Amino acid sequence: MNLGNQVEWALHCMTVLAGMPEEVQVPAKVLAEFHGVPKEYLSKSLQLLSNEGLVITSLGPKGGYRLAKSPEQISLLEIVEAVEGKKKTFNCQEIRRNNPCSSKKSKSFSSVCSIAAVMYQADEAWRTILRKTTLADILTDLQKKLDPDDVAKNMKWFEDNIKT
Amino acid sequence: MNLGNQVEWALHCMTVLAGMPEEVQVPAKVLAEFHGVPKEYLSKSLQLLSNEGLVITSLGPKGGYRLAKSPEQISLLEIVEAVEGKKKTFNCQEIRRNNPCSSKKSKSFSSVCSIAAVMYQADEAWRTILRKTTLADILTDLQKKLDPDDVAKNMKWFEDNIKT
DNA sequence: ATAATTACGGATAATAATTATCCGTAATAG
DNA sequence: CTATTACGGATAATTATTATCCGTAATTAT
Repeated sequence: MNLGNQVEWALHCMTVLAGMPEEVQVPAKVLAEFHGVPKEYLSKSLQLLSNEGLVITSLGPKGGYRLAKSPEQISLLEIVEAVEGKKKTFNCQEIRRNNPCSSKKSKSFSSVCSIAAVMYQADEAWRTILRKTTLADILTDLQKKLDPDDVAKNMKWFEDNIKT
Repeated sequence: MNLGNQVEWALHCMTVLAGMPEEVQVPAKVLAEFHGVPKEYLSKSLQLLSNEGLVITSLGPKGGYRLAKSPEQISLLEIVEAVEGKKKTFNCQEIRRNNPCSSKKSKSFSSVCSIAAVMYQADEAWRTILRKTTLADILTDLQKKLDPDDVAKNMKWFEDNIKT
């Protein structure tokens, strides 16, 4: 079980956007170059974020991506689910019903499989952490960890690379 | 992100073994038929469980699998990790280091990536649920849900299908 | 001894998911 | 009118998952 790279990329992109002044639009090309990932493929993730209404896009020169909501209002779960989909991490195949000696419709099977129930509970615990963490939390944490010089250099780099 | 079917199969097999009298050895063939899954492939999972010391095996006619510990002592996490491996669900690629305008060894990167930290926290929350749930808990839950008639039929079926 | 049955592990193949690229379309700014 | 951008469809390459096959060694009963 492994989350795809797209999730990591999307989370980092959203963090970058969260750190930008509100009105700035960052094109996919710039986000890709900043993170050292392939632009075409990253675009797919960004489009998924757009589909889910987490970012606002605009076309043409000066176009690009910006957050659709404030960082406080965007949870990591929304981002992960936008890119990865909303399916549970455990996909119960109901193999208990393959049991050769009781009817598939036995009342033994009327409630959710005991094993699946625990797996769903674990899945939900995972989601709960992601749901209660917002981009604002990430920014706060980064502020403590990042070298202010690096932050300044980054902002300068974005200024230089975004058409205005 | 999705757990493989092998995990589901292994969990069900371990549950079956947990419900057996201690001395009974259940062959892979019987476990596969009971769950309606391919025997050869299921064997791979069972061997992983064996490698991790969760089951004891014996060869020859009358051979098969039985639990290596009591159901109270076997957590679902052990089973999941035996089959799925112990890698975290989030595989941080450290793309922050691809940043074109700060050294890869900047002190900004000395602590764990803020995003990865949350993902690891979520991963750990998932594992915590699985770690604290044992096969005994599953059995208890099943006892409430299963039709006693079905249980009796199942035990009969295993008696008939296990060489003694 | 011999035959039947079992776990085990290596090799291989088939299928599905992930990762990645390419290109045409529509919108927008200068 | 040109350059630039997001978007989505099509396709390909790579990797992971699912599955099968077979030889070996151990064990049981005949």
